Parts: sequence; structure tokens; C-alpha cells
Amino acid sequence: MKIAGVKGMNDVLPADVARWQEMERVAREVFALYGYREVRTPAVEHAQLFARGVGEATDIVNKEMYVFEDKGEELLALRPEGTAGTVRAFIEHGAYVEGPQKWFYMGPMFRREKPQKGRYRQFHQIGCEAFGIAEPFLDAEQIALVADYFARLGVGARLKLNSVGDAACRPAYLAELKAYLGGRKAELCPDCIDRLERNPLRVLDCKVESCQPVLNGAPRLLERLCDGCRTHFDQVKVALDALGVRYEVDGRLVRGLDYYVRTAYELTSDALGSQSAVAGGGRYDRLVETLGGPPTPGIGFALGEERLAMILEKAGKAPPAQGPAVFFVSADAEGALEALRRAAELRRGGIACDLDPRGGKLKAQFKQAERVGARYALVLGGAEVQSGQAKLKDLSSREETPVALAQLAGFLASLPRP
RNA sequence: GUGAGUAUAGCUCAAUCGGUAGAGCACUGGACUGUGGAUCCGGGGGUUAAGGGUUCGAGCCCCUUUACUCACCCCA
Repeated sequence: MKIAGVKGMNDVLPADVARWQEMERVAREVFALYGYREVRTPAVEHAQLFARGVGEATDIVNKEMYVFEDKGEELLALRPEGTAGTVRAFIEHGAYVEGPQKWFYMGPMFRREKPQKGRYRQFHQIGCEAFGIAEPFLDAEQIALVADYFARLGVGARLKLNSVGDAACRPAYLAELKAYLGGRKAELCPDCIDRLERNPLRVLDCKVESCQPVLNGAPRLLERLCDGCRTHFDQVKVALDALGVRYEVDGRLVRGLDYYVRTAYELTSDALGSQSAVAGGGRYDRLVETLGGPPTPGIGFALGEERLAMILEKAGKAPPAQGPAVFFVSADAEGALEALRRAAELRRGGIACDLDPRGGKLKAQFKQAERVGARYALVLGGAEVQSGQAKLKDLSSREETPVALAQLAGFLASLPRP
């Protein structure tokens, strides 16, 4: 019986892996420029960590999380997001005693949702977390980092910015919002009536046409921020302007997780279909404390690698080619043995090369050379072995260059990679 | 969890009214015995998702199941 992969968990085949390596390599490069260092935490944590950190009432925790009993001893969970585990590690290892820290991670996350375009049960996130700095310039710097990253990859995305307030101003606003929406319940769609109780901020995000008149008249959080949040938000914008980062303020932008305060931001692309967010983040000044650490402000974001890969593909960005430099073509038994020796020599010298151990017709070997993406082909037979001379064929231009076998490694090393 | 759609070769898809399952790509052989991509000719590939029903006859119609896709909820 044939066993298929698990629903919502996908293979990335070799042909597509180059794109993933590119995304991750550029991330490491750009993040290093901003002083972020990589942290690697387990994919499995105590379920309690997410219940407390992400929020008991969120969909992510109460209906989408993979939870299991480990041999009846403890309740564990596959991580549904990266921040909670990173904060746990930050606290557990006492990293806060060394002052502000900027960390990043990348890896698989798990949510048991119904899969659709850009949404999978195992998906991959790259995320940054900065701890210990409450100042708004940090927010702007991190947003600039994301913008830089996208620019380096050559993809366009819209940056939306908002402030979701904090404990000083959000409760009063929520009460006002609920009162307003409650009074006009009759004009709202069924989903919104449901959201009114569970997550009133989400109502503002509703796309249903009939809800729009109500939403347009709703009280705006941005106009009711406390002084602290107001100043913080203004300073983030000042800093972003100074950094030349383009953004649009979207008063309806909401974060789904409980821990966010003040700055919230999101990058979206219309290349994605319904799940348009490719990255989302915000400030979480109380989270470290909530998880048992000392009061430590923080801000972070996560981006979805599957979604980013979709944007890159749709934009027609070709992943970098990664074939061997040389493919040895053997014309006879003597040449085949020589090819084996020369390939070993090149590989010792750090030059990627390949050959077809089956030998066979030259035509088939040349096709193989092309298929694996080799830059050059080199035919070896008794004649070449005798003379010590061979012809290096450029597979794209079809030009042949005479080269002494003894000088092959040096010759290839001196060529610039295209 | 809810709703809709789809399922035919490795991939993308045809198949008229219910009447012998096909093409392109890919793979492979030859034209071309030491030089790949073009062209031409040939070859292998199928339980038409699975199971049941109607019918002389089902890829096509009906039922059940499964899988996938998209959307809602929610989210990266």
C-alpha cells in the first residue's frame, strides 16, 4: 500500500530547494548586518508555554495546536509559532543579564488548520526578536530590517503600520468599541457578531460589504491612544521617515496573538491570494514577564517562507543555479577510469564535478551533463589519456578550449563563476 | 469546524450523444559508432482515485468513501 505524505505537510523537492536556501542565506546576511544572532530552539515545548504566552483564548492555541501526552507524563505541543519558545529560552538561560539581545530563528511551525493556498499544517517561519529595549527607534530599525530583506530578495510588498495601544489605553477603547458595535449589532454580519465577544478588534478587519458603514463610523484607537503610546507611535514614524522606509498607517491592522502592544506591522502582497500577509510583527512589552522572566520589553516579527517563496516564484525570480562546474564524459573504458580519477582530484580541490558511472553513449552523457546543470563538459578517452590534453567544452556557448589535464584544476579555479 | 470545486500516463490536459482511453512535455531508442539543446521516426508507460449501482455497453450517469484544491473562520 502506498503511503502518502501527511495532509498539509509538504515536500520541498531538490528543484525548489535552491529558492529556500536563497531565502535563508539572505536572511542570515541581512540580519547579521543589524546585529541579530541565530538561536535554535526545539520544535516541541510544554503546551502550557503557548497557553500562557500566545493566549488561552486564541484559535492558535485552543483549536489549532498539536498537543500530545508524552507517555502519559506531560502535555507537550508542536510549536505553533516561534516567539514563545524563543522567549522561554531567553529567560531560561538568563540572557537578560547581559543587556539587550537581538535574536533570530528559522524553522518549521505546526498548526492543525484546514490547508489552503499559502496555509499549511507544517509551515516555516523566519523570525526576529529583540529584547530589552523599549525605545521606538528599535521598532523602526526592525521594520527597516524587514524592508531591507525584501529589497535584497527583489520582492515588493506593502508595509502596513498601526498601534494597538497598551494596558493604559486599550481596555477603555475596547469598552467603547464594544458599546458602539453592540448598539449597531443589527447591521453586522454573523461573523462580526461572533467576533464582537471574542475579539472586538477583529471586527474592524471585516471585509464584508454590509459591515463597512458601521465600521467607518466606529471609534478609532489611533485617536484614543494614551500619551505614552501616542508618543511612541509618532517616534516610530519619525524614525521610519528618517530611514527612508515607506509605510502606510492602517488603523484597522490587528494582530491575532494576545501579547502584542503598541507597534503592530504587517507586510502584504497581492501575489498570495486570500492569505495576503507574508510577514507580521509587533511589540510585546509584557510577554517576558508573563512567562516568568524579569520585566523586559520586546518586539519581533515572523515571516512565512512558503508565502515568500510563492511571491518569488510569481515574480519570476529564478533561484540561483547550482550545477557542477564540470561533467566528465567518458568515450571508452580508459577514459572512464581517468574521469573517475580527475573527478576525485577536482573534488579534493573544492571544485564540484560529476560524471555518469554508467558510461554509455556520448549523446546520453552530454544530455546528462546538461540536465544536472554543468557549466562545462570534458570528454575523456584513450587519446586524451595518452596525450594529457583534452578539450573543455562550455555547454552554453559550445566553445571548446584546449586544456592540459594536469592543469585542469588550476584552470577551473581561475575562472569566475557566472 | 463550515462551504464549493476537482480527481484520466511521472507532469499539464483532451476524449462529441454513454460505444475500442489519446496528445504535448518528460523518459528512452534510432536517423547521427568521439560531442548535448533543433528536426524527423519509433518505444515503454493507465485497475480513468477506490468501492458499489444503472445499462447490451460507463472515463462520462447515480450513490458511498477517500484525497486534493480554493474559500470562510483564523493566521505567517
